[in-house]
Amino acid sequence: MVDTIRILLAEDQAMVRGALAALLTLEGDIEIVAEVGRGDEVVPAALNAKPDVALLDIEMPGCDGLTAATDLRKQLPSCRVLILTTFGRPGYLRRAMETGAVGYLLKDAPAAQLAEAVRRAMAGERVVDPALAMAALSEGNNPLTDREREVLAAATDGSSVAEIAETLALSEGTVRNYLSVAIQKTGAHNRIEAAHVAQAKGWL
Amino acid sequence: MVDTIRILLAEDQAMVRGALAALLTLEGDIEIVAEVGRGDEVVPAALNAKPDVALLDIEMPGCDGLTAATDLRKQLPSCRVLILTTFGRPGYLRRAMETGAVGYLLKDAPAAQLAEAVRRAMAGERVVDPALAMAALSEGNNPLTDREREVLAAATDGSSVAEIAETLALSEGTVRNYLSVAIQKTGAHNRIEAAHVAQAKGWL
DNA sequence: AGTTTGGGGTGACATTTGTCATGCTATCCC
DNA sequence: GGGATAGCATGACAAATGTCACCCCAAACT
Repeated sequence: MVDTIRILLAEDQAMVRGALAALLTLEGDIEIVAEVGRGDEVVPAALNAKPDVALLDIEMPGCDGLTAATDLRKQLPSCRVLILTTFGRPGYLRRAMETGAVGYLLKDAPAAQLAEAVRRAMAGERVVDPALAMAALSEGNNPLTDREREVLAAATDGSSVAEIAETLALSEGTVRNYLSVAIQKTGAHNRIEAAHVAQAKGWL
Repeated sequence: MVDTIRILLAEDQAMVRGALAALLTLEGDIEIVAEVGRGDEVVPAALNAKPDVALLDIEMPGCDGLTAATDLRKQLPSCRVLILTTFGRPGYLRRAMETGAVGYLLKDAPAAQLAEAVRRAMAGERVVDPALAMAALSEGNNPLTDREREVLAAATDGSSVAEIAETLALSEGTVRNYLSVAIQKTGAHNRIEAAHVAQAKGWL
């Protein structure tokens, strides 16, 4: 028997994780050597199981998949990282590439593409949806400064300016100012629309 | 060979759909007879394939899974409906039960539970997570009136009062009033928080 | 050194938002 | 019929929000 491809699977929804494992196990040349449901379990599990490819969701409890990917690249450089996510947000893709991930897959893509992507990653190829790659390039970089992002993120749940100012230790005027700038940079009319736009582009 | 359980699978993310299909197909007594990726394809596909059990996601393009479940119950009463979703929102569960669904599964649950749930649904049992059922009961009904829901839903994307008033053909004062009531009923401090609370409880 | 640039920070002012008192209609219940 | 209840609708008023002109400081040119 030829070498099987050893995979670590990180995905927070247990049923989806199990289903993906079933899907990959159907392929003869692929073997799941570790399964985790939290971002902060990725690196320990990987150091233990020594996978060839790590398949990471982005939105997970513990820590997000992009952060996990960064750590994983440092601690186990031999392991290729594939991001598998619901969100085709250009900002996510950009950050994924910056972490050294070799591929970025959408859960919207056909199931057959998954095993295919794993094999291509193993062969040293990059695996990115062309349309999404174009979008990421045409979009330019995240125009929000750190402070602006922080403030906008704190505003998404409907917090008042006073509450945001409290948690970030700023004056209310300052918070309003950052929100105002964020609103302009996103082309929105108020903080909520701004937060939605920023979310959609992966700027938060 | 004993009768296999014939399943229709409705889930919008193709990769997840394929993975779930793989998972169920591993069970000897289960057979996927139809797969769809949109809510409005559920009934046509079911009429064609005559499944024993329909496994429906809630959030899908076309029409949502709960609406699809209602139609399906009417047009093919022999088919048991199982809802499979990410969201443990009490309001969703309540509505699911009102449509005549026999079960409500969370994607957070272990993968092994899926085939189990299908068999129990086939045997005429109801399949609901006990903790979630309790939450749904203790929560009481959706306190929002139709108008309040409409207005709150229109506010989620950050629309201004003027825009909402425009689209719903109301005066601005009226829109403000509904929002105010919705804010009180949800126990929130502003429309955004209200929208989040309502979302979380499945009231929208 | 001088100057331009960009991020961080602030308070004053007009606009928008949330609350409240009020009126109208339909329905349910003696 | 008369009264109570509930949803829909509106405008007036106080509070929160968004915009603007402005200051400070550090890094990057010239």
